[in-house]
Amino acid sequence: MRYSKDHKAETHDRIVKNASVRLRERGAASLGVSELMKEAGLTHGGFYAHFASRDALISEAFAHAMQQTTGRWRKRAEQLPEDKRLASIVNGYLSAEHRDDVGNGCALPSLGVEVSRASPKTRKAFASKLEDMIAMLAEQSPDLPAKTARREAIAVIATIMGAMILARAAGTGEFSDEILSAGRQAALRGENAAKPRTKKPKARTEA
Amino acid sequence: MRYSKDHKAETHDRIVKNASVRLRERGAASLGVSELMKEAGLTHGGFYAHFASRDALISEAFAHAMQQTTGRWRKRAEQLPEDKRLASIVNGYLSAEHRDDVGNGCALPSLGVEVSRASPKTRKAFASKLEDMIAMLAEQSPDLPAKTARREAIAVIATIMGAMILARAAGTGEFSDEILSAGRQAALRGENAAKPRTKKPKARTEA
DNA sequence: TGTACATCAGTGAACGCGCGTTCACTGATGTAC
DNA sequence: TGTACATCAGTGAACGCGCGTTCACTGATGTAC
Repeated sequence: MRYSKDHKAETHDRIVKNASVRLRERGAASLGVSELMKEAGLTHGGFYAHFASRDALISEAFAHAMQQTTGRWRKRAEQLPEDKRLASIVNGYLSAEHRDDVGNGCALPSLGVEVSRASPKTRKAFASKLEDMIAMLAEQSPDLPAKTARREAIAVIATIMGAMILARAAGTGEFSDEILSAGRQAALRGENAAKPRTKKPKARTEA
Repeated sequence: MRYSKDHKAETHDRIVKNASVRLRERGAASLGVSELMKEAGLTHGGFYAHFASRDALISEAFAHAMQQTTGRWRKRAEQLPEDKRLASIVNGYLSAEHRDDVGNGCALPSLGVEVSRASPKTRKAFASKLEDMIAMLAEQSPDLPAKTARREAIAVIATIMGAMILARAAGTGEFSDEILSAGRQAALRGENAAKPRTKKPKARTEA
């Protein structure tokens, strides 16, 4: 078979995107070449027309997951009025929907630990994306001194990511919901303390 | 060779303890039977005199890591005067020493994600130990209503665990230290807000 | 326009390697007499 | 107390299986003429 000129790139993309979902769902160690090719509707032998090795695919899939994550944060921040951004990010992040959709969710809770066990090169790539996220969040607090806003942003990310990991480990029951709720409240406490008074926020879950 | 009556139990323990360190360092997928036996000074064939399978060892090693973790939290809490416990736990947790000693450190940041991918049985065991930790921390805020103290405890655990994961992924440089510092401050903010005023706490790292 | 050839994404059998697991065996020590 | 036997933690070769990787091949389509 021979296909249109974009065909190969499309197949490549399809494999990478699917791998990045599986990567978040189950971790790098459990990704098999045969399985991933089958999921892309191909046989395992063709894999090496697209990637130099299994590790090369995993690198690409990892990069894709990180990029998708930062892209979504950015999009979400841009779509909302300034004073609601942080609350929207936190509430959307610590929602049951996000908890139950590991494969398409933020890469931090699913891949953060794996990064700490990975090569310095992967760690560098991760640190750079994490810096992007911190900067994005810090921008949502323009009335705070830059250093304070940055520290605040780091704390919010640590809290929502940590709460997400605990909530997922706890399953999908009451305990898990309780963790999400406690995380939302804690992550938004900094904002409420620093910002000028508005109505008490009582937001719950959302998409 | 035949040994004294405790010998088998001692060997069993040695294998489990070492496996629980390796488990935290590198995750379950990378634990090999041969390697673990070699590290215990034995050959791989003897493994099945101690464990029914590789999975059985991993279960034991996981349980050991969780138990060691809750044991240490308890010990640390008991050794200190009431009003310094939370600060001591947080500062000790988010220290460079703890960051750099994954194998002997808290099981939450190293194994939490793995738990979310594990069997319901493992998740139950994890949830139960997590409840212990929450209860332990909540006890450190006796002047708060029980429900509030519990919510606060969950938030603190999520924050310090999340910060530890990010700090480890970021390596051991300035950025990593900054994450630890931001985490310490955020985790102790709740306490400072809720408790009666004392001197400003300025604690940094410790063992 | 029609024909011959080149291309190359994808196929599927095969390979080698490492890993979990099994098993016949060892030999130092506890126990029975 | 001394001797014969039973025990069983540990040894190391061997097994089967799955996985990443290789490779000769296919065949539909693009290109040259």
